[in-house]
Amino acid sequence: MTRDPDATGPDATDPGGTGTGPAGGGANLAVLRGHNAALVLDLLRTAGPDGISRLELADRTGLTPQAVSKITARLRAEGLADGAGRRASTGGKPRTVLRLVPGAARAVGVHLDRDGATVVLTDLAGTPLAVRRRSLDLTAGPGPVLAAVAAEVRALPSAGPARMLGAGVAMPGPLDHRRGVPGRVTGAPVWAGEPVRDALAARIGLPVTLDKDTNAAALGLALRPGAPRSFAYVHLGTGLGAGLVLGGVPLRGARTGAGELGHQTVQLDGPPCACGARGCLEVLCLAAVARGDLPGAARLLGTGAANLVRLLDADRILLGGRVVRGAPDVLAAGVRAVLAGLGLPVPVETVTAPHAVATGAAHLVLAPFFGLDGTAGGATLGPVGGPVGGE
Amino acid sequence: MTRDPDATGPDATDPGGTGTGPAGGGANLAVLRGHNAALVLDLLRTAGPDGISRLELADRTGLTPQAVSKITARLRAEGLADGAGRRASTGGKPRTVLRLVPGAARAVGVHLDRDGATVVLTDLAGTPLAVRRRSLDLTAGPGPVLAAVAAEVRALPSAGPARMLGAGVAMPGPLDHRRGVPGRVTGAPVWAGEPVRDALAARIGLPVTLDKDTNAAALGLALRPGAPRSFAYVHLGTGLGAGLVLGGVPLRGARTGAGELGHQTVQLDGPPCACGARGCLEVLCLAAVARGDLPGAARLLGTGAANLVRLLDADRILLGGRVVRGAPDVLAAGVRAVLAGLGLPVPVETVTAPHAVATGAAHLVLAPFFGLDGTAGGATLGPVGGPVGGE
DNA sequence: TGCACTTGGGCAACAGCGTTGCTTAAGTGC
DNA sequence: GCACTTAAGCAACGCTGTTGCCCAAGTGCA
Repeated sequence: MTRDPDATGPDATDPGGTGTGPAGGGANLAVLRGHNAALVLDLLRTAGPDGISRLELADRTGLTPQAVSKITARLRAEGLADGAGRRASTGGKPRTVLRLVPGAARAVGVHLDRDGATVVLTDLAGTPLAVRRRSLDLTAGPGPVLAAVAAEVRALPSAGPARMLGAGVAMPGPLDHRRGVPGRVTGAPVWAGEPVRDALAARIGLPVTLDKDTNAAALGLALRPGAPRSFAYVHLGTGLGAGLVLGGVPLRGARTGAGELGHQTVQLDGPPCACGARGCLEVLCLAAVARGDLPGAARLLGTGAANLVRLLDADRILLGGRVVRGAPDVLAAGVRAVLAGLGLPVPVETVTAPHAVATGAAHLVLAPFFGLDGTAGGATLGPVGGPVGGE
Repeated sequence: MTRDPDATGPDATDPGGTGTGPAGGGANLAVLRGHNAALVLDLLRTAGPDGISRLELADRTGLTPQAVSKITARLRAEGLADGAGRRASTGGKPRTVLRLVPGAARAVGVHLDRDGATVVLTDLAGTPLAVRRRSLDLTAGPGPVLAAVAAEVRALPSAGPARMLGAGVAMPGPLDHRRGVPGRVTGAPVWAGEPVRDALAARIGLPVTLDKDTNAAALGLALRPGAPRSFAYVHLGTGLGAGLVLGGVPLRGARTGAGELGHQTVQLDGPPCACGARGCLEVLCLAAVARGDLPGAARLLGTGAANLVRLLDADRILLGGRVVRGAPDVLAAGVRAVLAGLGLPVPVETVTAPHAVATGAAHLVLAPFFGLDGTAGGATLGPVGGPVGGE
């Protein structure tokens, strides 16, 4: 790998030498710089168009103002940040406001559903710039589907001077996020073991990240400004699943298997499920939906949500998916009622954004830029010392 | 705070200036050094008495051998590490083996149970050196109980030249781990709102960390050599709870409320529970234990474990607590049978160590030394770049 | 026994990080 | 118009891991 001495972004170098083997955890100066740059970028992103001042950045990061000045100078030189006027003076020189330049880079998000593909182009802030939708049959397998997806990606408006970071792909699980390989997808077992990530990367000439649809949606929601640190995104569509965000990072587990809310047993002697258990939440919930009993489905969803809140101490429940988009108020009210009845004061919201999964897929590519990999469970280097520093 | 130029431990300075406010995330050279030192210390700890060579440390951390030499030299100067012979030569100069010096520091672990307190003194590796047990009534409240605990701590063998790091306290939840304050403990509501951490710290003159008993036990298990990255510790005693370890770090949640396995609904129309719900796992499981139906309790536990495995993608299930210690084989077999029946090939083990919770409580103090705070969800500064570094 | 070779590890110089001390810029308020 | 306050940059600095080089300490073959 060549080394560009002018590059200062979080991805400028190959810190830690991850070329081969495990190579875990060791931090050198390049990692340090990348970490702080990503931290500042994340604060700029969260601040949105309003921007944020250097001193506020220093306060939020714990770095000295001078360090923030140096870091932001590098980011400005890279074109990732720029000034945006001044704040009102408080008796002295007014603060200069800094802002993320959303147009500095772009990303592609792909949502592979059972009956189609949604492809979205976003800027660095994750704002959708263009959306394309194409009907296709997932059971046709990787060959034709990926060819169609690649065509849609190429049909997106060209990036121009903006740097294209890559593409994130979200599809139904199970799959292996690390290797980028799907498992035995329900209803489309052709995909099992196919190297989807690498195959698509070769087709479109961009880095590709693969993840479950629920994880992608949860990641996109986790990166919204003001998002809670820990929440559960409950998705009710053709199936029932959840994306769990704990401490700002999606929980995937070693085999990307986390979030299987649908096969939680909630009725020991309930109806049998294809998974081998009885009384799975998904079976009960889908049955209620099928017979038109949305309040009943909401109550079941509420029980599942209560289990999540109690087990994970989640700050919020977000409801999404086709069924929820169809009747957001009924479902949210039902879930809220169950939680309130148990004395769990957790806010419940519905996600009605049209392309939440596809946008979230784009965030799979954007998140590492802001230090939010999530691959290994959080990239935050907290202040060391803990309770020992009492000397 | 005074600055000691000779100190090189992970807690040597106040990196990032955490004096006031949030001060999150920003990393300076002191943080960098502490991070790498903690990383190396953790590898030394995991290697145990066999030790580990410099080159292996370099390989595992991703640091250069020279950096490892500098870091280990500092650790040796601090008395935290030393040489332990040489490995067999592979054709050249044989590798020098380094080892953690367990006697370099000590910690105290306190397990506050409903009917007594267990106090354990451990070395830096977490090995118990002395154990004291005292019967007392938790409902008597913080005053008398903490006085008794302080007396037991003082009665422990003196540390001698070893540095005393502090004391970890484990007690039934709910409680606030960050502030060190218990909530409304079932059966002993006197403790609600009492500043237990600070009160005990003042009494014994040591830094104190407070956590739930299940979290402490899970932490102790997570720090055992060869422990899986993600597992659930299921504790069945007077109640039913769980300690969740995800990515090597205990999951606590914002309000230290995570792990409430006992109040997971598994039978929608089941018997009512004091928590307001019906069919809570704890109620069903304790009822089975009460009527002597241990296989039945094991099946229920297995259902709860299966829910955990599916929701969190856990690598292993560890069973502990008074009931499990009484009949480990019956319960483990029952849980294994349920998991196997669902096609979940997850190992199930029982924890029969006599003072697992008290030892785990000591690890609350030891863990930050090895970069395993867990307070903010993982202190690992992973290699930055992610999927973007494909240029 | 002696020599070439391989492998481990330390010394010294170095690039680059955030920090510190100081100066300059740019406002407010009397 | 002047003193004061606050923001931001310049320059020197301490300290990090890295690099290049040399020495130490083994094996293996002649």
